[in-house]
Amino acid sequence: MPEGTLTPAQYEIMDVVWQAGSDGATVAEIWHTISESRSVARTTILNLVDRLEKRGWLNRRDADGGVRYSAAVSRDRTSTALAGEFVQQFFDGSAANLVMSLLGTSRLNADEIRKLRDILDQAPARPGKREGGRP
Amino acid sequence: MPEGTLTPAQYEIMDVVWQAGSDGATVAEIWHTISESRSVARTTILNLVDRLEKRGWLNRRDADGGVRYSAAVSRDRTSTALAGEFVQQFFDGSAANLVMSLLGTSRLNADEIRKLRDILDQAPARPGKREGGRP
DNA sequence: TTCTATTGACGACGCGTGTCGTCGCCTCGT
DNA sequence: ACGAGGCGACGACACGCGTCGTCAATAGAA
Repeated sequence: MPEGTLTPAQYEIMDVVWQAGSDGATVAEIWHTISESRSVARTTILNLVDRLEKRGWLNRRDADGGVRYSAAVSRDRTSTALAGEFVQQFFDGSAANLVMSLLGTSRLNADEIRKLRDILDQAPARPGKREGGRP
Repeated sequence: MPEGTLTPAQYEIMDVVWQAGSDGATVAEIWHTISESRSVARTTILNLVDRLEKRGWLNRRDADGGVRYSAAVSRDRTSTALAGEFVQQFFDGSAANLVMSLLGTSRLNADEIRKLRDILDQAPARPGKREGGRP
């Protein structure tokens, strides 16, 4: 639902919430998790979470032991949407172009190439449009 | 050389400059091009270009008929770098994951899949680490 | 009950960004 | 020679974002 790109700090929050699963996480939990990698004030996290919730990225839920926030959009959906926009913007909408660009960089080694080939082999060659949807 | 991600407005500028090739473009040209898609003041473009130059994204060159700006980094290099960061951030550094995520979306249709296969077939299965460097 | 610590809400500051206006300089036509 | 218009430099303003401090409320300990 919410559009616009996530900034690094916002993504950092979403990351923790996503990891927490559908139960969500409290601000304190998010704060502690993030504090393991960098030093930040509690109110900073609080504010970030607050704005994220106001924009529809997080769902607020009152539960025992404080307010819990859960992700409004799954990480998969977000990544896919972002990937789509990204590929559109920088690679003319062609994922093949992206892969081509990544060839020759260390990012795409032999192992990755093999994985990719496997994926494509399993992909619907002539797509009957997989309906993977959750009803 | 310059790091940090390009904002949409900045990318809009770079896009025009990249299109202009190695000769670069004047601010007036950039302005006119961008004005075709949206309305913006001349000084806005000027300022954007100015800041971009100060950060090393654009090279300034005095030529006949005014100052010309050319891209300091090629579009390919930029795209590749961005793609790397992007894949790192959202797909654990695995391009295969990205492609997998794109599967099932309209972004990756049968045609794209075939293109991808061709690319991978031509790719060095076991690369002796191509030294693509320009001596 | 009273004190203390935790939690959430809110405001504030600094900075980068997009947007624009104004100024000074140069050039060209008359 | 002189005025007008184009061009670049610079400053200003609003806004979002990351960051934090302070305040009120609430819950737990004394």
